Amino acid sequence: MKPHECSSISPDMPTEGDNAYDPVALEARWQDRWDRDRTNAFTLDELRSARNPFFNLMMFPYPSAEGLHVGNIYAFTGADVYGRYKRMRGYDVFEPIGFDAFGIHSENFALKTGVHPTELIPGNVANFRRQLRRIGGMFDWDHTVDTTDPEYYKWTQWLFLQLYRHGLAEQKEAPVNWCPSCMTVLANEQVIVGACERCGTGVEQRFIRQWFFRITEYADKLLDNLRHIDWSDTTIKAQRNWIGRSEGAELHFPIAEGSGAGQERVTVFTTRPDTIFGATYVVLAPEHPLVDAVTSDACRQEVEAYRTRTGAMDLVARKKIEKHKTGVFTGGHCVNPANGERVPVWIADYVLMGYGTGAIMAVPGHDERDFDFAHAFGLPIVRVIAAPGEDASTRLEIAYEYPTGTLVNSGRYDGLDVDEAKAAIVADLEASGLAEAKVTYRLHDWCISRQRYWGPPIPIIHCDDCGAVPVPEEDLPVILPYVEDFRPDASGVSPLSRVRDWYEVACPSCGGGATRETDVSDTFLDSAWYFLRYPSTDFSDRAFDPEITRRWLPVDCYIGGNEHAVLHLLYSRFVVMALNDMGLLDFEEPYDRFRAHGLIIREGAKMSKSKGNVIVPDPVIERYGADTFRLYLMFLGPFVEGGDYQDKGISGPHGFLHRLWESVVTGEHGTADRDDAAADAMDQDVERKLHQTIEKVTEQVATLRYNTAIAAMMEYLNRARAGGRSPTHAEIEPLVRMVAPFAPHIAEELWRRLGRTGSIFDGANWPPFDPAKTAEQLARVAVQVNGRVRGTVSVPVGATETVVAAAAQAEANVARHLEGKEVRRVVHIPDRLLNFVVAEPAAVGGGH
RNA sequence: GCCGGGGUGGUGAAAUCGGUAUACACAGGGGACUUAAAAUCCCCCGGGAGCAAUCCCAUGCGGGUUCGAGUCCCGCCCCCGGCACCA
Repeated sequence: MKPHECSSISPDMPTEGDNAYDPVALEARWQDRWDRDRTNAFTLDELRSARNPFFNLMMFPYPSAEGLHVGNIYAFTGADVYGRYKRMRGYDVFEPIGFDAFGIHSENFALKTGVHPTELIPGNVANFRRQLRRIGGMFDWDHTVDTTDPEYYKWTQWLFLQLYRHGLAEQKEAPVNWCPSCMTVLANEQVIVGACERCGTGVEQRFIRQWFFRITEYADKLLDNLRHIDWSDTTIKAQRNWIGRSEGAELHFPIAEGSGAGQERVTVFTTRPDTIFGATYVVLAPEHPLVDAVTSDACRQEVEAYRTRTGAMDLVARKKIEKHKTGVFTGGHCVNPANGERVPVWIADYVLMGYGTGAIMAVPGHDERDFDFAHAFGLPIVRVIAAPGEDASTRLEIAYEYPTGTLVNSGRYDGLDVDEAKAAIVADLEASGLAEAKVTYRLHDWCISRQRYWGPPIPIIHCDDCGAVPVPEEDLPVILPYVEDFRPDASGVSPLSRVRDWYEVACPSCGGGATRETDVSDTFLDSAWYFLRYPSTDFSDRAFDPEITRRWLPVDCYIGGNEHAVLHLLYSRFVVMALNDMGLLDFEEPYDRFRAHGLIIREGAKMSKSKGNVIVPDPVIERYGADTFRLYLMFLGPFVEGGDYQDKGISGPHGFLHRLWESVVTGEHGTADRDDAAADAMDQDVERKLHQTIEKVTEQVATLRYNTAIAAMMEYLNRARAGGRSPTHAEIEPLVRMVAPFAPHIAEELWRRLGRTGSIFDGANWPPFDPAKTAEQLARVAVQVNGRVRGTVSVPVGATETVVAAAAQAEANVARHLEGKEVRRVVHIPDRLLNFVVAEPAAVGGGH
């Protein structure tokens, strides 16, 4: 470009005197320089005026005491490579990072070590900042977020109030895992086989009033939008399954006897109304409100015992562990609305109160769970669907669950196929008030209440006269008070309610005595909107600035782990949809593009603290440098699939960077070599390889196939140095540019030593390629005889079948295989392959 | 059990609109340069047979489609991740 504009190296940026590659010193120097020059930071004006904004987001980490995990580094590096690539394509890339520092882990850690989270978190954050800086991420340190900072959670609380105001937050009774010994609520992960992980006491279910967000209102939109957002397939599938829309019908089974007879009816949800003639019994969840009404006196004692037993079970065991079917007969019966038959009513814990209506019609002939249950308790099994070749009397060895077939044993519906029958049966029952077509979702409302200490207080005040009153926005934040010992005590009340002057407060509505909500909110709420905050951290009077938000959002690219495929991603989509409906955002989806990265393992095994096989990043960086570490992480497998970190493998990428350094610094052309025409007269083969490499790397980096992009760069450098030759300036400079996203420090240094000034990341410095120069003159065509390779021929690109065939037949080995055979057919794939399909010649009578 | 993703050399892995399987790298072996070491450069490296040319076998297993299958179809086995007995 302007080679002579400035060829001197600034005095505060000394070039290494001995020309040795010293990554540790070099990286520290460039990190200082990036800070000093504000290379990666935006001012408010720059955010306002960016011409080509690109919001490159990665999932912010939880700042643990152990320091940055390689899993984090892997994810951040992959995202950073992409951000740097986009920057080199001319985008204004905003790449912020923050800290998701509330939550159960800090609380547990505090209980174990006695260090209060308030004291613990700043040190952890400082250590994370140091490590994040050290790996060479392009982070804008002027726009970070810490969810535990009142300046941040003020707006988390504000968000709660907006949702509340629009009817999307409500209180409902819901079960929690309760440890009677610790007197505290446990998360599912704290329950180990039905017992409290800390004290081993059996866990109970308790029902308490909690705050929920009505995410189910958005179920259809959350599902429908999946059709047009650019996300990893696996993530879309996970969300689709999680939302779990199912179309079916609610059917009513009138109670036949007992106290409820005549007035009450059991309503079941089914996706298979066509199988109703096979419904030989009904099962209620043990908690179902009609259990009392159907239960006969003779059975009451046993029913009560069973209910107590399931009630004592924790939520995890109830949902996961139970394999063999248990249940008891209530003594009551319902009437099957299709055929008027009396069917027995059972209760069983495989029916969950939280899904559908909490009651099912059991069709053992066509549902495996019902089949198992019927077998265990000797209940009748009737076939009502027949596959081709079967009829009404074909024996059912296992439940026939296929979604197609013809109805049998179903009265006047016999002979209809499954889909016709569904519609006909629902329509007929609907006419007599015994059914309604219905859609249900697996998704439930989002419970955001946490009966804990380390989280943002939910901004609600409870008043005896006015009920739940939102804290006025001007009173935000509701500061989380410092509680020295936040452990639950014998009183059983929340730790926050023990802070009298915080807990007791005047009602904002009537001024009377009132108390604060003592639940704090779920950490998923903190992370459901953090990306909105990043570009607006310069504002303390609004959560996100409308103008800045219009310019920078939605997020252009989001990279993160698939462990958040469902909850975090779904919750943040919900929050954005709700804010959009409130008119506070003008888009419906937070992330235009999402890519899930893979997991890394070490030497074939999962890393864990207990196995002592975690990779500690600092020593690796000290030995090889961050550039090598980054390059190796991106090389060891496809980014979206993860890979196996083998300690010895790092020497490959390290050697590559060494050779690259050497090619620029101590090669024949050294730093003094400028754009000199003679020196740059490029070897034709090397030049072709260069353009092919740029083409390949450009395509692969853009699609996150980093491992093969790196392999292509290695191949190119090998070619350019083959036989001990020294690459010219023109041969090596484009490689420095391509390496830059992966190894930014060495790239900056080599860029400078190649005579450039300024940062390689300032400006659209990604190398272009010339398609005309990628073209090969000759093609190596494989020659097959009957599909087996018998030789290869070199022919001009685009050679016709005739030309290739002639060349092929001239090959001795090919000729040998064709000899005495009759060529029946020739398959020619230009520039790739020629296949002679041959056979023994038809006997013409000559013989011997 | 269900859902999702995978099984390719000694190892991490390439190659998927069906077209020369094993790119790149690690480990291993041999050589050049060097007083030596490091670094660098060159050569070999799936299995079997053969002096060689060459041939046969090989992408988890068994079938199938095709001129041709790691890739597509059917039926299995194993590993990893997630979860919700979802009616």
